[in-house]
Amino acid sequence: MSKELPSTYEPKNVENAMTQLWESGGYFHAEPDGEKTDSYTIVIPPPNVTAPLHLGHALNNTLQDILIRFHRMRQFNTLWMPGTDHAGIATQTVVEKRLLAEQGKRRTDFQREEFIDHVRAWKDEYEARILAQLKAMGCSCDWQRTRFTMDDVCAKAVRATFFRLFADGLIYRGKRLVNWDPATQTVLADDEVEHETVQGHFWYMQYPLEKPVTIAGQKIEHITVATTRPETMLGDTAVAMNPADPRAKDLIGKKVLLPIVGRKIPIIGDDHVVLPDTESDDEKAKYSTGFLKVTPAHDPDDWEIGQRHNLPIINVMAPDGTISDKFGFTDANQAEAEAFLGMDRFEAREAIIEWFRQEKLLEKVREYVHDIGHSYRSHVPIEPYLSDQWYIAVKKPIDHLGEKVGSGMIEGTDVPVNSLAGLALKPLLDEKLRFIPHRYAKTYQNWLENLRDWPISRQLWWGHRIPVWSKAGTADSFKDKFGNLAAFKTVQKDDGKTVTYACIIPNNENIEKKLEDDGWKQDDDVLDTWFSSALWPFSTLGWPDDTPELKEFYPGDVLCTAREIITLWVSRMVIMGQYCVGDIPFSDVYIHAMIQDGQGRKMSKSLGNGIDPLVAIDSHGADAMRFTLASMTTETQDVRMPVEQMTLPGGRVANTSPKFDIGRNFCNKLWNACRFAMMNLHDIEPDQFDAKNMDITDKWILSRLAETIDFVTQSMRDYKFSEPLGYLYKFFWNDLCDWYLEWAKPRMEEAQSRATAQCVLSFVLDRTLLLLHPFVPFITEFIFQNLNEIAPRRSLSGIAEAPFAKSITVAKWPDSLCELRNKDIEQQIEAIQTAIRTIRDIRSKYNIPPKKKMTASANAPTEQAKILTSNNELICRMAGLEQFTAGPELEKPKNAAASIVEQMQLYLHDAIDPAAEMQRLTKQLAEIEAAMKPVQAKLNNEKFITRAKKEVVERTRQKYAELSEQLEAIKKHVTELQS
RNA sequence: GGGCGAUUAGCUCAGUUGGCUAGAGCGCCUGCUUUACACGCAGGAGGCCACUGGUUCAAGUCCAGUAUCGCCCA
Repeated sequence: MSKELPSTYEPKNVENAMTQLWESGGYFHAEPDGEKTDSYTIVIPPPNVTAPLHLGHALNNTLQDILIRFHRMRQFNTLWMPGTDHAGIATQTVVEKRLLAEQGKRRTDFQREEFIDHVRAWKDEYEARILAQLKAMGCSCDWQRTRFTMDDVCAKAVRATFFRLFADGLIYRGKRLVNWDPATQTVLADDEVEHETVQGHFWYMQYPLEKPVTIAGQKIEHITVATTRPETMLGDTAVAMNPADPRAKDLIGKKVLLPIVGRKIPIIGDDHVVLPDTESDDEKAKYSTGFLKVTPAHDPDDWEIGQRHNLPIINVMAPDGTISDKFGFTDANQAEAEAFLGMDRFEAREAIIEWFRQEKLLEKVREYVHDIGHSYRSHVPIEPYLSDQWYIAVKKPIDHLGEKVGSGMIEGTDVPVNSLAGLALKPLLDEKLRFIPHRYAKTYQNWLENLRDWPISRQLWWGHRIPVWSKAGTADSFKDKFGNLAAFKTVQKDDGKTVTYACIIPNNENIEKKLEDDGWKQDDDVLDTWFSSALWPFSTLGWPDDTPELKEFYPGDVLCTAREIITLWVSRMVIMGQYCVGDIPFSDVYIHAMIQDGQGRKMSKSLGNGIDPLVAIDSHGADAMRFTLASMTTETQDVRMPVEQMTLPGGRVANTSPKFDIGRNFCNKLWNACRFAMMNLHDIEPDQFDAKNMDITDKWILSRLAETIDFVTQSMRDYKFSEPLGYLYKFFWNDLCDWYLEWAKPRMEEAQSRATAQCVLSFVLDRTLLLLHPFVPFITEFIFQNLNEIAPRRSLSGIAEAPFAKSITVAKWPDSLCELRNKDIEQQIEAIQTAIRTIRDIRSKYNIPPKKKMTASANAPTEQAKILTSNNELICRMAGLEQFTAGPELEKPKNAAASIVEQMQLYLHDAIDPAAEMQRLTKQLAEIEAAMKPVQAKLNNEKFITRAKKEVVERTRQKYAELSEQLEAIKKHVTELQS
């Protein structure tokens, strides 16, 4: 380490050197020490290996690192568990796209294993990139423990959990309408569906009645249904109308002849149908015909109606969204219907409309704006699709948990206490699980209360393969063979045949083999990604094995994430933590803001308005990026980050943000202030320090520091980020640099004051670096290392300790110095600063050259005058004066410019410019008069005097008196000037 | 459709339990090569706190409504 800081701050050099130092020092590794109470754990929300990290991740991980470094310095046994998520559908999709683009091959052109190898190669590439990004940001993760959701340790946890759920009867196979993505051909969970508003149409189509009906003397030959999805009519199995409809008694029970198909379908009565009402404000009622086509296989509402009326379910589509007669559409035998087979669903829509138009059965078309679910991955519209899937029963009571958590419903809900949903809901209601900011608790609660069974199978190749083997028949001969190592379940399928499912405890490949040898077949599908993500807080610690890590670091302390993750993840982590380990995985959930661009839009690839953290690091430095991100983190839910293109050092042009200037400027200032300080610390002699030799500025900066330590410590414990940083910014820049250092400069010149100033400066610098370290780790460590070389001992003997540490990462967080707080000294310095500012103001207004030495005096109350006089060198130094005096009865000298502030009148001697003086005084007069108005109004208001708090009234009176005095003084000066 | 949030200086944001003349950074204007820092120093200008009504002695702050924007969930 060099003895003096390089003259310019080069973030890259600092970052590289410190990354090395940290790696070789092993400071981020945590080992169980058997003491649970002093552990602090965060598991990283594992980033998807689909793509490199974006700025949202940078924010997310910066905040986690701040919490982690803060607690590590507070001497907790601190573990930040890193890793990545395999992100099933997302990763498989990008790899499929890549293979198609590069090799012109589709997934199905490969063997399953072959294809997975390709995905694994992608994963290896991106995992490495992501981990490198995290390191570049300064994340102090325990890299030795890095996990991946599909590695062996995590896979074992997945198998163990699945087995447990299976054995508890919580996993079942069901035929339901699912959210089907025809593009990726897999099912999606409800929360993987994005609702988008689209401009669509309502098509009014006529269905002929089997026999005409006469209602109120009017012969009716057809009824009209309105739909946004004409193509599904091929699968209609009824037409529904509201029983309250006046026409109902004549129509319910009659039949219509479904056009194209020729299927005879009944008219049924169901409350779900909206009654037509042309007067209504409700669009649905206003434009309703009163008849609803019912397609149970292609619409969730229709599915419900179908269930209520026992309607046939006719699926007219293949999994790829084309019209097909292979999946239930068995009566597609008329030529007219056959013509639509093989068409894509949107193509079929157009064709069917055209058919109705030709047949004069299309009554009208109306524009209609409505919401349609889209796949969050492929962005194509979701097809409600009938399919066999594995489900987890989330509201089913789990008998053996009854003893521990009780039974019955959670009050005001239909959620049993001992169900999976209940396990997650109860801790919130019991206030064991806390959201910060608190408002997000509602999102969590709402979601759990309305939770539906969780479909967990995905028709993918990339993921944890479902550990279920099946075979036709009851398999009685196998059921008792493997004891607790296997669980069996025999069910009867729709076609009446019997099938038995078997689930095996992990690490029993021999049993799996026996089953397979006997003709059992493993399920082809994989588990929903969230299944393994939900286990992350404990799978990473070795669960289901009872590891020392699990004992020490579970439950963790906080999950730090964005709000869209609350339902996807947080809730599932709590469910599984409770169910598997018997405790919630964290007590706090910190939800941070979402980063938008300068126009309030979400950052996205398609808009091209994203910022790569590595680019920000190149353009401004990692510390600068972290500083800016943390300084923007308040409790608001969105933050805006103007995006601008910039040319990077290497010549590349990329998106970054001028916002990062804030952090860069700060780091530069920090660097230079420390450089200056260290230029003056070579001959520091800590043993020479004697508190009695401290001057007012020493006591003042220590008092300011003491307050800063307390404020920063407390606000960080409260998950504040912008607040402590703002406070540190002010302390460091305004107090330390602008005032203390400037006052210290002349003191450094004189032997007797130099020693004390050196000691105080080194101590204050040491504490400041520690306080800043969680926010800007690289630069603070670099300077700390240099400081260790130049001034290894920085305690102020007798008053404050600064224990030595070989790395700032493990240095002890500053203790409170509340005994060094000194309000009196702070007030004195404030008065001195006010005097200086006032004189500077006059100088500036009069265009007095900065170097011209002036004389000034002040009229001030006795006490204050004493303070000003006894510290006149401080004032002279900073206001460019050669002489300064103050007294209670001082008169304004002739030819002096005057200014009034608080109880002081400042006179700058021999500054003659009557015009400028008049202008200034007049302005000040107006300001004071304006200020007096509301004060006077209050005091004239009797109700204020009687009803406001005594202190407030007293304060207002004082204010009035003070302002009156100021007013008088100014008036006097004005008169003098005029004469 | 349900929920949440935002609206304060040209821009990005603070503003505690209502109470001194509403703050910061950037940008802008003026002046400074004060040998730590021009990524800097000193000074300055700039605000019907979205709108309407209410509660109160007192509202940027509390309540109700309106408008605009955004997010989450269905």
